[in-house]
Amino acid sequence: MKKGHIEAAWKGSAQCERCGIRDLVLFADLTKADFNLIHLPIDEIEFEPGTALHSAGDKAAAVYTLRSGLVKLVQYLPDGSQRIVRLLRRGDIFGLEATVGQPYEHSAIVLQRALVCRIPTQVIERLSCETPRLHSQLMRRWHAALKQADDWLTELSTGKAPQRLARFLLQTMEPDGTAVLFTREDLGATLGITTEHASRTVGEFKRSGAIIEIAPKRFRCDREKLSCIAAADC
Amino acid sequence: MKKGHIEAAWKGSAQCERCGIRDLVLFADLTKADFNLIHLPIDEIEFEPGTALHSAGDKAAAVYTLRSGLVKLVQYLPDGSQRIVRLLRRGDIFGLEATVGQPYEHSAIVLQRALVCRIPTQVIERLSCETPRLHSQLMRRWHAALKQADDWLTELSTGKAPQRLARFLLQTMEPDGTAVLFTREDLGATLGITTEHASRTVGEFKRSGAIIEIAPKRFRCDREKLSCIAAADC
DNA sequence: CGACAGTTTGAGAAAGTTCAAACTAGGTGG
DNA sequence: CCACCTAGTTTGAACTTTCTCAAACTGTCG
Repeated sequence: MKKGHIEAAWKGSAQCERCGIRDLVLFADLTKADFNLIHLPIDEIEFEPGTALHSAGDKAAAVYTLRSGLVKLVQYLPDGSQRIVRLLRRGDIFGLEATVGQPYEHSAIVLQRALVCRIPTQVIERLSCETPRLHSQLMRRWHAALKQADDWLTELSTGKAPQRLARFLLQTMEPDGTAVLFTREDLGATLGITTEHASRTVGEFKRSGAIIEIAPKRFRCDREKLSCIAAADC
Repeated sequence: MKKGHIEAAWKGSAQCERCGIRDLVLFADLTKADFNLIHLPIDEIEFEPGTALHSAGDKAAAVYTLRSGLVKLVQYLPDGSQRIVRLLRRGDIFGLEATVGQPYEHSAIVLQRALVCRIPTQVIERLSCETPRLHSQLMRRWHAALKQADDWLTELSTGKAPQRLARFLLQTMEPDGTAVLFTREDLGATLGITTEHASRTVGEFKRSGAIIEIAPKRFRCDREKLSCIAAADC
């Protein structure tokens, strides 16, 4: 199969009531009647890695729910350096700024092919007025985002590089004990270290057996070793 | 005047409708009728430096508004080290976790004598059901907190120590061009560096004339010099 | 077979940490 | 009023971590 040049592929209007991950998403609590209030289409769109869903400063026109894939939220400093402030996975929501009429704070860039639902601000506004069932979900989302931001700071921006990487792996490890490491550049930007230093640290981990590469970019993680590196008591 | 041993002084029940900083606070948009829905007292309490308003993991029973003073939100790592994740000033709100039924994420500790309004969760819940005017304020608060958290990460946890300190001073500088630096330990915990290194960096700034101590802990800041240190282009 | 983007490695320089010691300054008690 | 305590700050020197810049190495794609 040839690689296409399409960055975004429209996948149709979402059928929210029959959503496969509905218990994970913003509309979890809505009733049949509530859904009838939605008159605008909620598009389901697929994006290729590297695409920017929105950029910092853009007028916020929609809230996004990530159905699958991986998206990074990055913030740029005046001097051009970038910092990844959050990583979004299945069920995560972003662009909540839209609900308070503010421009997007970050650029949202796809790391792994992403399927997203695009919910226009008007839909949120309409529902906000009519049904209280959206509120508690919205508040929950704000809370989750804030908690993630705070944990990010204490876990991934505190301590030496090996501790940060170990905590990162423990956080992102899947139930089967494996984790994906994207490019060293992005890894550096999430841990607040240079690309080279990220590479060295991953190298150390491989040599010490804390992680083993079982497929390109995918690693089997040794929970024991990682947690003791993370706590710096070994 | 002898130093008292009172940590918290009850200042009476707040008269929210006549609040002096009402345009800053959560209840900004409420109407006369809305206020009548508040049946529980909203206490106004004064706390001395060092007091913990709440600790991480506590069941959240109230949302707080800071009327004056300075409060730090700290998060502790398993290994005991601490990180200051936010600094709260006049008009700031904290303990929003209470509105989503979650325990407090951080410990809130007073740095400069603080006058706070304590709003019981029940009041928020009651108002949330009855009036839509609170929602937009709540969402705005969540947004502000999240924005502050993200900026904290990119500005105060990225780059070399002098850059971080410079950005911190520029952020916290008051309109008159002065800023307060609390203890070196807290400064270190906000910039993610050691107490000693914080001390050295402040020392450098003093020697270079970027800041001048005009009273204990209060500094006159040279905006020019600071912004060029912050951008690392000097 | 290049070209190219990302990764790894090396070596020297810079930044930050550690631990210990000296130095404040405010507060207490004789 | 002064000596003395204490908590916080500053400083020094050796050490560790991280950065920088440059070069060599991978793998993929046309």
